[in-house]
Amino acid sequence: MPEPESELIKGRLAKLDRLRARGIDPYPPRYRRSHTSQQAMDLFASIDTPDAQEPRTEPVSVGGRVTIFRGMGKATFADLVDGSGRIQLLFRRNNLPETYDLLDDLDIGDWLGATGPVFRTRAGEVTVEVLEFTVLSKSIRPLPEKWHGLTDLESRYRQRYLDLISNEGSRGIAVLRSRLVKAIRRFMDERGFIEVETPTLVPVAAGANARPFATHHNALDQGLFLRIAHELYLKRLIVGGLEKVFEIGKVFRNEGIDLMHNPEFTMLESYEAFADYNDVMGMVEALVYELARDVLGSPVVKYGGHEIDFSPPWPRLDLCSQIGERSGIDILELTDIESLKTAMKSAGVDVSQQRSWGGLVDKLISTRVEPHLIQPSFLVDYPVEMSPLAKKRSDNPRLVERFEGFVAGGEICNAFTELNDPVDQRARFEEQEALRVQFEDEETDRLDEDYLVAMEHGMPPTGGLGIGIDRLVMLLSAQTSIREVVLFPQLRSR
RNA sequence: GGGCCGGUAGCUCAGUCUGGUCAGAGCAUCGGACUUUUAAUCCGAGUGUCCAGGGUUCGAAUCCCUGCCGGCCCA
Repeated sequence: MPEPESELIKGRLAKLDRLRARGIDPYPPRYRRSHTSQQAMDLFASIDTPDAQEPRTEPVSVGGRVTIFRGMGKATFADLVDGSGRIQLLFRRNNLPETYDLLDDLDIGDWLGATGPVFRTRAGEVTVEVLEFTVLSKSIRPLPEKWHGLTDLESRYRQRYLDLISNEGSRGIAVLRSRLVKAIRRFMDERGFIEVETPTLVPVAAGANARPFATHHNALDQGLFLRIAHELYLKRLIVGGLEKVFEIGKVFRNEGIDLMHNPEFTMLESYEAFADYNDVMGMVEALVYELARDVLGSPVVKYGGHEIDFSPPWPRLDLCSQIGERSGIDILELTDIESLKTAMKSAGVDVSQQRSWGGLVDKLISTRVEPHLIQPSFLVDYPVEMSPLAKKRSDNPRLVERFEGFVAGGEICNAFTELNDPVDQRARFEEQEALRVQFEDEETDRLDEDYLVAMEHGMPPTGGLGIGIDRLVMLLSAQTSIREVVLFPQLRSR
């Protein structure tokens, strides 16, 4: 992004030239540090016994970014920040007769290596008394302000590195997210699942109701889509006899961006042969409970003014009864679009955007039921019309063995006993295709012939699950915007 | 897609209602003093596409229109 160089940058470039003129490489290829800042602090703590007189360690070498200078004439203090924390440096002219004046050409933001013993200053701060220092990387742009840091949301998202430098909370979320994903892998591994990778570029974007991103492969001269779900490929693996599989990966949906949605987001999907949706519910409870304890040390999390307790068991709430209780509408009675629409209108639900029966029910759930589901809970047994990949209940073929998990009024997962009847599956896909023709502005699932062929070879009874990782991170880090838990959220490019 | 709010120095912000010493403050930067500071302190200085483009006006950061970018709410 070419732009006129500010005076600040010109000044720093001049310092760069002066350093080079003195034979200093401002960007040396390596620096061996003996201690991180935390290790240096720990080393000092280990010799800082009650009867020690002015304790002082052997010299250590630390490296990091200078975030502030406090110049005192012939002595200068600086804060050095590295991945483990922060440690203060003290430069004294006495100790650095040849190099003290190099400090004139250093700036806040420069990376520095420094060697010297660790001691405690008069003011009580554990500090490296610098006997030798090395410029590791000269920065030529100024950092955000030291006290307020970087608060402008747009800058924080577009230049996340600055956000990470100046906002501890942002670093914390990145770390929490990594710990959470790691804990998921451990949980799944302990239960005997294997982690797999399935295609991101797919010829048919099936497995969910979502608009895909389209692209093109030049060598094959073939249109491709970015996947909208992992589902159908993982179930092919179930057909192949991999009985417990999971995948953690990005999926892409070409839809709006808001507090809960980023066009690319991370999903955990798992499939387990010989399990049904009741087994999967148990697994979800156990997983999320364990994640909260693992990442936060407690199953209780504060979120949006609520105290949410992930301890199992979570209530199983019958979907149709919940809709009835919250809206007075019996969706099993109102089987045609018009009567349902009329009932919803008179219940005060805006139905101007919905056209299909499933779409109307979905709207009813999201406006009337979801907002009440604050504590973790499951809605179970969905209408077949809105669940083309789930197995019908044997006692009521209008419903499927499907559940969704809700926390703080938002959906966190979707799961079912998988439909493994290839004839039924084909019919359901065809229904979806017909719906798309009938309601062309509504999203439906797509028929994936190659998947049907797989299922026709025989898929065992299977329980499947999809969990939005971003939303879990939001819950456990008390964030209300998905942009806070995605390091580089999608923004309009400038 | 609709509504509301915002965009001023590298950063954090005031100034906009009520047009005219309104180009401002703090931090950062630059010059000077200071060998145990920690939002160091003290003295001095410079810093701008006021988001962009039109319009109104003697005069616009300020009022009007259009657009761009972002945020929130609704769909």
